[in-house]
Amino acid sequence: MKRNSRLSLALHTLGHMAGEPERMRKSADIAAHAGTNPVVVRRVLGRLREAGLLVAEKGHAGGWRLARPPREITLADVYLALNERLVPVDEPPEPHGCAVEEALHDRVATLMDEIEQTLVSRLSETTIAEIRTPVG
Amino acid sequence: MKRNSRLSLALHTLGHMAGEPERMRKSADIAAHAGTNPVVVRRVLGRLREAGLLVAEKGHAGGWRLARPPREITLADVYLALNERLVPVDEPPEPHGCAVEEALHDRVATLMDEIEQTLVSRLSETTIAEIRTPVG
DNA sequence: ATATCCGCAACTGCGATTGTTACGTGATGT
DNA sequence: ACATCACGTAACAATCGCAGTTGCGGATAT
Repeated sequence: MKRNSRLSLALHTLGHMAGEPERMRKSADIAAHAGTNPVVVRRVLGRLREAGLLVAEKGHAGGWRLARPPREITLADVYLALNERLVPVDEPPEPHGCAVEEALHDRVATLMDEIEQTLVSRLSETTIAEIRTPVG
Repeated sequence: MKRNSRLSLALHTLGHMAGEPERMRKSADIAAHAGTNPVVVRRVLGRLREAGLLVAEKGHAGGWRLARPPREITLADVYLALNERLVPVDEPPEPHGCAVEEALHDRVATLMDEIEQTLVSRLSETTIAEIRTPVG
């Protein structure tokens, strides 16, 4: 694995699940297909489980499956479930009383929030059932 | 210093320079004000110099100053001069022949490029002379 | 009972970034 | 001339986040 790995892994996995929503998948199989480790898969998919996108079952017939139909899960759902901001947050500076620094932070933070919302908005336009479709 | 430091340091410094464009500033003074190290300042401002935004001069009366009027330097100029993408790039997957992975990459990469362009476009609407102005 | 899943904690290793030291180069003032 | 000052750059240490890995406990089907 490499860059931006959690979102890629999550979307990749859900993209496959959308094709066969019934089938239970083991984290070991998912990891083998994605070229990573079962624990890493469980870490990432665990977030999606907490967000109600996936269901995990233990034991012999255990594994992972979608918690709801593929057409009711958008890319934004996945992105938000991971709780990571791809657009970096401009941390508020320690109060040095520097007007330039504070005004700058306000501007940049506002702009980054706007960009983040744009990203989420665009991600919400696509469901995991449509991933294979060409990028119209 | 902390997160997202290069862009913050660059904008903070240029924000001050925009207020007194004539004045020469030493990297040691800039570093002291920003709470970092002179070498770090030279590393960051060096990029801006390469991009033609700043001029550096050596010797007794040396230091840094703007290469052109503050109203002719936008936040996008600074962002692009640093040559770092705040919006992460979705690296193309190794060719595993996985249709889901490839289609996903196309979608995500396209979207990220669009977000990046939106960011640059919004940054280009503000010059370093306007930083102190409230975020109307 | 046993095999097989997930859940979770702890640790390692890698890569990126900042901080720091050191030295060279060029410009300035005495 | 020469000492001084500033930038330019290389090299190294320190730190941080993250993927990878191991190990063990809990739950479940056979």
